[in-house]
Amino acid sequence: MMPYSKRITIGDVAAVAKVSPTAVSFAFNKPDQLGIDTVNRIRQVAADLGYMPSPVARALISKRVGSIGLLTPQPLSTVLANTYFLTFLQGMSSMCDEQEFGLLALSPIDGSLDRVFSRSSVDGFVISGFDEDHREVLPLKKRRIPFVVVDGAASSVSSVNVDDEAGAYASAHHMLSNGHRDILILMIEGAFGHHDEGGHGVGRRRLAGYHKAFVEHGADWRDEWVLPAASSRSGGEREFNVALAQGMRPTAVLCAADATAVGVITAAHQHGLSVPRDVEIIGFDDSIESNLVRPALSTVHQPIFEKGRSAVRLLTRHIDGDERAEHIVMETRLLLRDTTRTRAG
Amino acid sequence: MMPYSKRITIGDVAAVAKVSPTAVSFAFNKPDQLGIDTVNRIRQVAADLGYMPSPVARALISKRVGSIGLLTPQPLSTVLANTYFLTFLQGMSSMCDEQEFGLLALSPIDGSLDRVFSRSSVDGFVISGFDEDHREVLPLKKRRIPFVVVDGAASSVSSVNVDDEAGAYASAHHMLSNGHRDILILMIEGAFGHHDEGGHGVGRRRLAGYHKAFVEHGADWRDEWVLPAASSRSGGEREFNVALAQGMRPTAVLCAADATAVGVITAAHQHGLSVPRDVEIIGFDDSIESNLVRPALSTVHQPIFEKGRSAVRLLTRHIDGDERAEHIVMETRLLLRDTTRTRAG
DNA sequence: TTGAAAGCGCTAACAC
DNA sequence: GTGTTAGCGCTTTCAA
Repeated sequence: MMPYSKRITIGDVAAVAKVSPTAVSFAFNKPDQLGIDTVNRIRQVAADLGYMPSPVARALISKRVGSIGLLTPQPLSTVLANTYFLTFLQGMSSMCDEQEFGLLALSPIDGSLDRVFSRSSVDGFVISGFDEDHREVLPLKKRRIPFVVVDGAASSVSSVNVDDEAGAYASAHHMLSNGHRDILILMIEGAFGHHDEGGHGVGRRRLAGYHKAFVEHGADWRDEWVLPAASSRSGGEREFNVALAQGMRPTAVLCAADATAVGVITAAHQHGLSVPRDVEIIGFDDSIESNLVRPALSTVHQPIFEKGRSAVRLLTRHIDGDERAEHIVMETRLLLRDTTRTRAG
Repeated sequence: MMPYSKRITIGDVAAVAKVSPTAVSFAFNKPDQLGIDTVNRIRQVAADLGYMPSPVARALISKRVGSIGLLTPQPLSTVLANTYFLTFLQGMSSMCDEQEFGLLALSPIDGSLDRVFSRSSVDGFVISGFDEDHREVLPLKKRRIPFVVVDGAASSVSSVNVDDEAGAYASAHHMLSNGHRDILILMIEGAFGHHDEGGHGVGRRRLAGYHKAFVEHGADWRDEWVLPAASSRSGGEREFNVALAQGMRPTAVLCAADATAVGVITAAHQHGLSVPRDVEIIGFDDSIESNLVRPALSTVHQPIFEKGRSAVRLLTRHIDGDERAEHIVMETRLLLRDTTRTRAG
C-alpha cells in the first residue's frame, strides 16, 4: 500500500546536493540557467539517489499529461477480440509515437463512461462508437475536455468516419447484379453495436446501404432475412445455422463484419455448401483475417489504420487549443477475393 | 495551448455553492460526512458548472494514478503488427478491467525507455522482452517503481515466462522423429528480438530447444540452416526464398514465430511445393492466424492470454506493496494441425 | 548564477 | 455537519 513511501523527491536531492529545489529543477529542465559544474553535481546526486521527477506533479503544473485515452463502448478485453481494433490501435499508436503521446486504453466502469472520465489522467479522448451528443459523452463537453469521435456523429468536435453506406451498397449491389435474390444479411450486434439512440450507428448505415441497393434493384426486402449476429466467428456460424434451421436457403450472404463472415464460411462448409459456388459471401472491414481465411474473403475495405491515425491527429490538434472541428469521411472499396464468383460489378 | 484554461476547479464550485472546498470534496468522496441536502446542492452546482475532480491532483495526493504501463522493446505500432500482442493485450486488459486499472501503452522514445519512465504517469510497468537487469530498466529499480517482466529473466521482481525451450524442443523432436534431417530454422529477429545482452531472450531459449533435440537425435546442426527472420508474413516469405536461393532444399521448417511460418506457407506454395507433403512446417505461439491460415498451421501453443493476465495480477500485487517476487513459468504444448503429416510424436 | 515563496487542484487532519 | 490549514512534488516568477 505504500509503494512510493521511499520515493526520492526533489527536496531530497536538493538537500544532498546542498542546493535549493529550484536548482534541481533547473538542472533537469533548464540546465543553461545554472553553472555547468552545479548541473553536473546535481545530476550526479540525482542519479545516485535514483531520483526522477514525478510525472504527476509535473502534469499538475503543466496541465499536460502526455497521453490520450481510447474509450470504447465495450470493455477493452471484449473489443480486442476483434482484429479490427488491432489495426485501429496500430494506426492510433503510430501517430501517438510521432507526437510522443502515450495511449491509455480504458474500459467503461460498470458499463458507464462517467467514472472513467474522472479517474483517467489524459489530455483528451478518442471515443469510438458514440455520437458526440450521446448522454455518456456529455460530461466531456461540459468539462471542455478535448475529444474526437470515431464511427459516430459529431458537429462541434472532430470526427472520423467511413462511408459505410456506400460500402454496404456496393456489396449488396454486387450480389443483386449477379442475380441473387435470396440474400441473407448478418448485421452487427453486441460487441460492436453502436451505443447511440439517434440512428447514426455504423450498423444502421451499413443496413441502409444494403437496403438502398435492394430498392434500386427492385428486389424484395425481407426483414426475416436480416439477422443480428455477434461480430465473431462463432456469431457468424451460429446465425448462419439459425438461418438454415429456419428454412432459408441463401445463395448469398452479406455480413456487416468480417469476423462474422469467417464464421459463415466455416458453417457453410460444415453443411457441405461450397463457397463461392453454392453461397457467395461478402464481409465488411477488410480486417486481417479476411485475407488469411480460405477461401479468401471478399469484403468491403475500409482504411482502419488511417482512421486511427487521423483520430489521434485531430485530437492532438484540439489538445493544442485548436477548436475548429474537422469531419473526415473516408472511402470504402469493394474488394472481391475468393468468396465471390465474378469480378464484375 | 490552453485547453483547460477555463477548467472549473473545486474552488469555483465551492464559491457558487457557498461552501468550502472541503465540502465539495466530501460531496464526491465521502457524501455521508455531509448533510444530504448539502450534498445534493453541491452535486447540482458541480453538474451545472461541469465540474469534475482533476485526476492529476488526486493522484498527487493518493499516489495512485489508476493505470499501468506496458513497455515493449519496439514502438507500439511495430509491435502491434503481430497478433501475439493482440492476445497479450487482451489478457492484460481483462485483468485490468477486473482491477479497474487503465492500460497505458508506451513506445520507447528515441529507442530508449529512460525518458518514457519520467514522462508516464502510471503505478507500475509491465515490461515485455527485457531482463530485470537490463541497463534500460535499471532506473525503475533505483526509483523503486513497481514492475514485472514478461519474457525476460528476473529475480527480485516478479516475472512471467513460458517454457520456450521445451516447446521448441518438442517441435524439433517431432520433425527429427519423422526422419527429417534437412530442417530449415527461421529464428526471431528485429521486431521481436530480445533486447538483453545476457543470453536469456525467448529467441535464444527457443534456439536452445531446437538445438537440444538435434543433439539428442544425433542430427547434424548446421548454422547456415538457421536464419534470422522478421516475425512477419513477409519476413517468412523472404527468408524461405533466400534459403532456396542458397541451394537449401528443406523438407521441414521450424519457425520461432507463427507469423513467419505463415509466410513460409505462402512462399512454399509459390514454389510449387505442397504443404505438408513436400515441406512440413511448425510455428510457435499458436497465434490467431495459425488457425486461420490454410492449411492450418501446426505450432507450439503458448498461453498468451494468460501471460497477460498474470503479468497484470503480479504487478498490481507489487503496487499494493507486496514485495515478494513470484516467477511464473507456463507450459507450452505441441499442436499438430495441417502443416505436418502425422500426429505421432 | 542561485534561492525564497507562491501556487497548480485536491484531500485530510484537525478544529469549530 | 462544516470550515481552516497544511501539504502532495514540482515549476516559476521574482529577488538577491
